[in-house]
Formats: sequence, C-alpha cells, structure tokens
Amino acid sequence: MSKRAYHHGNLKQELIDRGLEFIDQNGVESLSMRKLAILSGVSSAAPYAHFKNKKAFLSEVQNYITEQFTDTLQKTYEMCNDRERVLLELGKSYVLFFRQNPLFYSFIFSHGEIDVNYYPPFQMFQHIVREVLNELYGGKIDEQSIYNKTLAMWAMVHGLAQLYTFPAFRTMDNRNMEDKIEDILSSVTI
Amino acid sequence: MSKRAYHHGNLKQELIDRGLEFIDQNGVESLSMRKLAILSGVSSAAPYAHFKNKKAFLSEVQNYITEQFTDTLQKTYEMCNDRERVLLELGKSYVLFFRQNPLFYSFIFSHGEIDVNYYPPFQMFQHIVREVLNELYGGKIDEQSIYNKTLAMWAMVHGLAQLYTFPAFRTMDNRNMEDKIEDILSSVTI
DNA sequence: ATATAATCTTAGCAGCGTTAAGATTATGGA
DNA sequence: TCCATAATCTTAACGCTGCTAAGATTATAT
Repeated sequence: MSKRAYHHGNLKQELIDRGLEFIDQNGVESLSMRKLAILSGVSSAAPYAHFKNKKAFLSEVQNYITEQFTDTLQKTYEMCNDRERVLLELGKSYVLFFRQNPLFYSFIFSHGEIDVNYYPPFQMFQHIVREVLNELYGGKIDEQSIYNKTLAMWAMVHGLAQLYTFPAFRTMDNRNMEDKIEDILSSVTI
Repeated sequence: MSKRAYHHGNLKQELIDRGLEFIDQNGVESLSMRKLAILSGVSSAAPYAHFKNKKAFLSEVQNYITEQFTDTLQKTYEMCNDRERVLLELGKSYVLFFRQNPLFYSFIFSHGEIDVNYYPPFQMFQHIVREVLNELYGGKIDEQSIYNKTLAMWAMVHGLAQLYTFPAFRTMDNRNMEDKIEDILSSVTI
C-alpha cells in the first residue's frame, strides 16, 4: 500500500471517492478522468482497467449517491414516530439532502435514466401516501387515486429540492429552511 | 449570401438555430462548437467572432428557449377564459412544453443560474395563485401564504415536468397525457 | 514455482475549446 | 468614389480531453 507501489491496491474505490468529492465541489462538467487519475497518484490511463469508460464510471458514482440518498430517507422514515408528520419529515429530508450537496442534484437527475416506478425514494412516497390515506379515509381508496397523489406529492418535493439548489436560495441557514419547507409543503393538502 | 461567400451573412443566428436543433436531438453533452461551425459551412474558429466562448453561446441558446417557453405559457394564460381552470391549464402547458422537447429541460435547468423570483414562468404562477385565492377567500389572504402556495404549486408542476422527460414516460401519447396531468394536478388542493 | 490474470505505464490518436496572425469583405466618411 | 477601419472569416497551433494498444509489473491460483 506504499505510495510508490506499482499497484495502487484500492484504485477503483479511491477514484469513486475522489469523483464524489470533485463533483460535490465543482460539478460534473469539469471532471476529467485524467485529473482524477493524477489526484489518485496514478497514470492517466489507469482508470480504464476498472471502468469501461467515463460514462460507466459516472454511472457508478451516481449509484453511490443514490444509495446514500435512499439511506437518508429510510432513516428519516424510521425515526419518525408521529404518523401525521412522516410525509412532511420525508419531504424535508429529501430537500435538505440536495441542499447540502446542490451539485449532486443535477448530476443525478440530468441524464434521465431513472425509471420512477422503480426508484426507491419514489416507492417510499408511495408507501407513505398509502398509509396516510388509509388513516384518513379508511381502506376504501382506489389505487389510481393513491398513485396520482403520490406523483403529486413526490413532484412537489422533488421540484422544491431543485429550487433549493438554485443560488438564490443558498444564503438561508438550515434552521430557517426546515421551517420554510414545512410551511410550503403543508400549504397544500392531499 | 452565396454558399461560397467568404462572409456567411447570418452566422450568429444560424449557429444558434443549429445549436437548438442539436441539443433537441442529442443533448448538450455532445455538442461542440467545432461541429456546429462545420455544419454551418464555416471554419471551426469562426464562431468566436460572435461569441466570447462556448458558455456564452450556450447562454444565448438558453435565453432563446426560455423566451419560447414563456411565450407558450403566456398564450395558454390568454386563451383560457375559465378562471377556475387557468392554473390547471398553465400546469399542463408547462409540462407539455418539456415533454415535446425533453432534452431542453436539463439543458435549461441544470446549470442553476435562474433566480426563481425573477423567473417569468414563476411570476405567472404567482399572479394566478393570487387571483385564485382572491376569488376563493376574498381579499384577506396574507402575502406569505400566497408565496408559499405559489412555491408549492410551481414546484409540483416543475417536478412533474421533469418526471415526464424521463424515458419511462415517453411512450404515452399526448391525449392520454393531458388527462393524466390534469388528474395528478387536481388531486391536491391549495 | 510458474502460468495466468489483474493492474499499471508509456505513447499516441483524434477531437475538443480557444487564441493569435493574417486574409477577405463590408461599412462609413472624405 | 476611394479608402481607412472594422467586422468576419481561415489557418495553424496550444494544451487538454477520452480512450486504446503494447508492453511492464505484480498478484493469484494451481
């Protein structure tokens, strides 16, 4: 594992980690495989022993972020005992994740490869909306209505998440933000 | 104006037009100034007589698209006589614009330069939400509540617009889509 | 111990954004 | 109408990029 070793020992993971860091600070646009390689103390062609091409590399970084994101939402869901507030808390968690790392948002969602119906964060919304509606109106809600309301709520939260990645919203501190997000989300009703 | 003229005559506009076309078909990622120049029948350095750099060029294309988008929304607003449906129609118009040109969405919104408070489409939402609330609850609505509901509605529509640019939603025909969008948007209430 | 596979370096290709220097053409004032 | 100047274009070049081929080095598995 010495610095002068011919074999790096952990290059693949280091490239991913440095990629994450770079995207977080500078965005994908200016990321280059060569820079990442040099940063990792390795020649500029070395990454191609681990990734087919740049696209495949970025795809792995995307998956990594998506996992972190999903875990964050999952923890929020598990930590919330008040069933009336779970949708609100999930929304706040969703928005805050991308506010903390604004450049992740466009990196993840700009290359349109996700199928929403199988996207874990969306499925979580679906699960919760069903819970909420069941509690409100009993068991007699049709599936179409659940799906529509899920889409509506998810779209609102998702749109708000993008909104808060815009520069005009970067000055706020997080305390204020949480309250504002809550006010916005609770200004409409399912 | 002949093809062999040393001076193109209309290069700046042709570059923008071809840029629009290229982004619409292939996305920004694979756009290069050199290709655009060749496509326009001109040497690869010619564009730099009209644009400071690639970023400035893309910025002009962005503005062009945003103008078209704003005009589309404006026309929808003017054509809708039923005041109870104007918010719904605006939302549908918003979503459909980017569904017709999905690659425009990420191109416009992925580089986070817009200030929502001065973004014409957002201002239109604000205007309409104020109208609707005035009609519903009279003139006694506080500004904060209007702003929150505007953000909520805009975020929902904006998020839905992104949703419908994803591949999984590209198979639907437009008739079905309009109905579905309407169902989704009207599944929540202000 | 040795064959094989994995990992890395070096060198090089074509394409990119951009600039400098110079050629060509349009424009406005004498 | 002529001409200086500005606008527009070409050619050539720089350093950067993604990526590949060929070969060097090291790990692994029999």
